[in-house]
Order: sequence, then C-alpha cells, then structure tokens
Amino acid sequence: MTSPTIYDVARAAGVATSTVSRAFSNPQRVSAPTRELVLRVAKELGYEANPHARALTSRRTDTLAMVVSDIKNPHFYEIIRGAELRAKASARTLVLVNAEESPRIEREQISRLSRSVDGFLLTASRLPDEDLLEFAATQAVVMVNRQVHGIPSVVLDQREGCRQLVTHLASLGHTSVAYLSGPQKSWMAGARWAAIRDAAAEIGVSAVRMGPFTPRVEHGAAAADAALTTGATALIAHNDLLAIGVLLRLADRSIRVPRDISVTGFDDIFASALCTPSLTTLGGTHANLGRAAVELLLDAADPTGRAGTASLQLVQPSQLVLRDSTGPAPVGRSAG
Amino acid sequence: MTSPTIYDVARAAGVATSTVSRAFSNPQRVSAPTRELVLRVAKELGYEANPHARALTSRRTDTLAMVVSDIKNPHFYEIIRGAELRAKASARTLVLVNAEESPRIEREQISRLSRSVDGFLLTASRLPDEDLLEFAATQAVVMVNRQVHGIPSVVLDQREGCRQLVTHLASLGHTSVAYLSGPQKSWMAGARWAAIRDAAAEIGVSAVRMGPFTPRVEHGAAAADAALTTGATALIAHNDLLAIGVLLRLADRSIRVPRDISVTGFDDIFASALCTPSLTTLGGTHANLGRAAVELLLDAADPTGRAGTASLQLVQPSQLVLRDSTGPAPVGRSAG
DNA sequence: AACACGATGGCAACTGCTTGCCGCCCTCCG
DNA sequence: CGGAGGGCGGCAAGCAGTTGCCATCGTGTT
Repeated sequence: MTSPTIYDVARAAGVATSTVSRAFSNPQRVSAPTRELVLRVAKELGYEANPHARALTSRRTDTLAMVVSDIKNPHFYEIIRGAELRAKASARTLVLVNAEESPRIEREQISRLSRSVDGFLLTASRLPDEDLLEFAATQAVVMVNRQVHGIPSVVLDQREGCRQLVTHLASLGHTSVAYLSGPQKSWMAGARWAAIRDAAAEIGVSAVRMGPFTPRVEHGAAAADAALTTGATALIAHNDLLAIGVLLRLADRSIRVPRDISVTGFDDIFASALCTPSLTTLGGTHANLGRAAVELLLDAADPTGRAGTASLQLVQPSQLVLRDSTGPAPVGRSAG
Repeated sequence: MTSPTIYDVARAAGVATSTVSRAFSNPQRVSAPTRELVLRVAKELGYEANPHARALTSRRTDTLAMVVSDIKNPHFYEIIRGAELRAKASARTLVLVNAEESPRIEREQISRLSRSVDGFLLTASRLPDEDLLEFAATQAVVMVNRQVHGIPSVVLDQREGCRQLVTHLASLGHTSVAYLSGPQKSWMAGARWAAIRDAAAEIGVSAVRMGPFTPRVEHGAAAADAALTTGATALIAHNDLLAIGVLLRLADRSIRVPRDISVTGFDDIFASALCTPSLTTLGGTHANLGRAAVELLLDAADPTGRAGTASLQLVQPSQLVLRDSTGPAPVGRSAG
C-alpha cells in the first residue's frame, strides 16, 4: 500500500540511505557499480522519491509558478503552452495562477506559493515596480511582457513593432491614429503608447491616446465610440480582444472596415485570423516567450553560478501580421 | 532571512509546538484563549506553515492536478478557468498538466504527480477504462467529459444535445449527415457518434461516420474532403477547431456554407462566433464543468465521510448555439 | 469526599530525504 | 616503503511540521 522509501531501497541493496539518496540526486558522488545497483533495486521496488521530503531539506521543489494577469485572455494560452512544454522538458511542474487583473490577488497568490515553488513567471504583471523588486529579492522571478530594471525578463519588442505598425498605416495614407489604451497598471500599455507616439512623431502622423479600457471584447464598443470622436482614420487597439470588440461595434454602427476606418490589434490571437474583416495585428511567437522565460527562470532559480544571466532582459522580435482590417485612408473626409 | 517555524512561534507564545500546530490545523483542539494567543503571535512573527513539512506527515498537499488532453485546444480554457477559480476559493493550488493527446504522457504525468497532489482532474482522458480505474483506486480522481463506471465525473450532456443538433439539421431538410470523428481514444468521440447515430435513426435521417481525425484546424481539410465523398449535406465536426478547418477548406474549394452544405461543431469556442460563416455548435457552460469537477474532487479527496458522493456522475446540460453555418438543405442535388 | 471523565497542553516519536563530516582504503608519489 | 590525498560509503543530525499518548486540572456525580 504505502510506497517504498529510500530505507527500503537501502536495505534491499545493502547500502546506507545516504548512498541511495546520492545515487539519485548526486550521481557522480557514488561509484558506478554502486549507483547501478541502487538504481536497479529502486526500479524493482518501484521506488519514487517523495517530493515533499525532498523539498523539506533541499528547498528545491521542481515546481514553477506562472501568474497570468487574466486567464481569460487567449493571448496567454500560447505563452502558457510554451512555458508548460519547456518546464516539462526539465521535469518541472507548472502551477498556473490567475491574478484576475487585480494587484491584490496577484500579491496574495505569490506569497501563498512562495514556499512551494522554485520561482515565479509573472506575465503582464499589474504590480508596481517596487513590489516586484521586493519579491525578486527573495525569490527567483522572471517577468514576461514587462520590464523592470534589475529583474530578468522576456518581452516582445514593442518599439520596433509599433514603428512598423505606424509606418504601415502611414503608408496607407493615414495621418491620424488613435491608440485605444489598455489598463492603467499595464506596463505594456505604457510601452505601446510611448512607442506609437514616438513613431508617429518621427513619421509625421498625429497620434492620440484614448482610454484606458479593459482589454476585452465587451469593452470594444466604448472604445470604438470614443475613438470615433477623435476623427482618427486608424485605430490601434491595445490588444486583439479589444480590437475585435471595436470591429463588432463599428459593424453595428455601419462603419465599414477598412474602407472608412482601419483597425489593428496586438497579440495575433487565434480568432484574429477568423474574424471579419480579419485583423491586422502585431504578433510574435508567443510560445517562444514562454519557453525563453522558463529557461531564464530555471537558471535564476539554480543556486549554482547564477551570476551570468542574473538580470537578462530578453527582447524577442514581434511581427506585423497584415490582414484585412487595414486599408487606404479614406480620402476627403474624416471617419467620425 | 529564513522564515519563522512553529518552534519560533511556540517559544514566543510560551507553548509547545504541538499547540501551535493544532491552533492552525485543528483549532477546536485548543482552548479559545490559547488559540488566539498563538494566532496573534504567529501573525506578529509573520509565520506561515511550510507546506512540504505539512504534507510530509499529514499527506495533504492542498494541491489539485488538472490534466488536459491537449492544451492547445481553446475549449479547455473555460474549463481550466472554472476549475482554477473554484480551487482558489478553497485555497487549493491548481497544477496544470498537458497530456499532448498521448496516453503514455498522460500516464507518466499522473504518476509523476501522484505524490504531490491531493487528487486529479482528468479532462477528456485518452486512457483506457482499466487504467483509470486502477488510478482511481489509489487516489482521488474526477473525470471531466468522460464517463467511467465507478469514477465520479462531470460531463456535458451529449445525448440530448446531439438529438437537438440532428433535429435542427433535419428540420432544415437535411436527410443525410456525416460525423467527422475525433480521436479513436476519445471517449467523447464515441459518445457523440452513438448519440448522433441514435438520434438520426430515430428522426429518420441517415448518418455516417468518417475519420478519426485529430481535432485541429489543420486537419479540417482532410476531414472536409473525406466528408464530401459521402454526399452528406450536413457535416458534424467533432469540435469547433475541426469545424473551422472544414469551413476554411470548403471556402477554398468554393463550396458555399450553408448554401451548399451545412457545418456544425462542438464546444462553442470563442472563435466560433467570429469565423465566417459563424459556426452553429453545441456548447455549454464549460466554466461550470470545471467548477463542478473541482467540487467533486474536493470531497472525493476529503478523507472524512466521502461515501455520499463517492461515484457521482454529473451530467450538465449542453446548449445548441445556432449561427450561420447551418441552413436549408440544398434541393435537387448532392453536395459532392 | 472520593471518583470519573472531558478538556487541554506537552512530550516525543515520526514523516522521508539531504548533507556535513568522518573514516576507510586504495593509489600515486617521493 | 611511508605518507598524502582522493574516492567512496556510512553516520547522524537536521528539515518543519503532525499526532498518538500521557499528565494535569477542573468539574460533575454519587
């Protein structure tokens, strides 16, 4: 009934428990013949180490926590998938945690788990820099799609991506774009707006920011209505969900996309290719983000020789996906 | 640096460690004044129990594992979300595990985690009944969207749902439907086919089954092509992903939906409302599935008084969502 | 007044594994 | 041939809780 322990293995193999322990967790510390003997006996007995007993002394749990700001957002799925795959490849367990867009919940969850995991992947964290730095001081943390000086992170490039996006719109003749901003506490929203503003200035188109909006489909109506008051002919929504919501609202109001107005999003979620019109969006290989983040985390959590990569800020290229929601600017009239 | 233990609390409060332990895990075993003292001191010291030490002796981990057959499928995310929410409400941690449609991986993951969690949520498991029964004998297991006699489960009703679906098609004049089956090892695929076959027989339309197909968008082409050879005027794809793939292929082949042929899916994923034509599908409140499953699991995993609900098979209503991919059967000619 | 019993707190063994330290033995070197 | 040093196995003390059992005390019972 109860599963075998190292004691059972030790007895059966005629060695000390320390030898059994080392055969598993520190193989080169045991001579080859002994090690093989132990492993063979262990296998016969069906021995599997008790992870809790192991964690108790070694303080390693082989578990990683991934906190996402809103588990409803399909954009995270790819990241989760990449992270899950990479974690499994290193025999780590991934705990998924939802912060529900709330800094308080995020904080609670982190402290609840801090004892049970080797490190945290914080995805699009809504927490202020100070809190993050404080957490990062006591445990391994890697940020995804958020940069904080002094904490390793993986982000999809926004500057260059937004430049391309604005350039694309400008090349279609748009001279005025509106950014429909994401949540106030979203670092990404700030980064996007800054990049859009700068690119717009450089290229010579005007840019305004509206919002903040909660980036979900159902808030697209408000965003669309707000955007129309600006007279902009191109709308850059904070993400695809919001953009889809905008598309739906515009259709409702019989405003044609892209003839009357162009719309773009961010993330390139699955539905963006399928909606009507299909959505031009700034995407990227999100699974890679998750994968890279886990890699960073694994060696941030590795007690040996962490120095090298301690505070790496990885930037992965984003990628403009042109579809049907962007087109030439209407001539001689505003969209409003 | 190192966080306080019950020893620190015990010393500070002037009681024995056992008293501290009980104040937390067995409150009524300690007199109210003592308990309050202990809790107050613990709070002052910032004490938090070490979950591994606790798990080592008590064998409770407050962690639940959720195994999904394919983490890529958006359909699971609603279930995950519901499960995650419910788990958090009971202060349980949810571990997410991907089985990648492989029984072997599923088995591996389960045994890897069996020591670290209080129970398993197996979603659309690809394992044979015997394996499941064996697992269920030694640990708490709840199945989602799969039924095995003797194991508690939560499923979305297929019989009635498929009946409605076939009835809907028949009422549009379709006399011949094709089911594009899911994976061979998918219990759901079997359940759906059985329900469709029976409903078709009862209603008086003919039904054939094609496949199995891996239920992803990219396999939709093969499924569509196969289906067209049958001459059926209505296609029931195993899930929305496959259905969307079918729609794309049919568009490629200039076959109009629903004029030439009707297409339906299962699951009602987010994209199904947005694709063109939007997809008629058999959905349901999947978040509820996840929630209910966790509830079942919590009391299957509860060592006290489990008898009552030991092997409950919950069936939740599914719900036919009519959209644009189904329409009147073409008259006077077959689709092929 | 003697006794029983329930409530409460403490003792200490126990969970299963890790790891610092010790000692043995064999090899290599001077 | 003696000594040094490295490789390897074992001892035992943790790690941070849980829990069975016992002792104590106060109260209710006869």
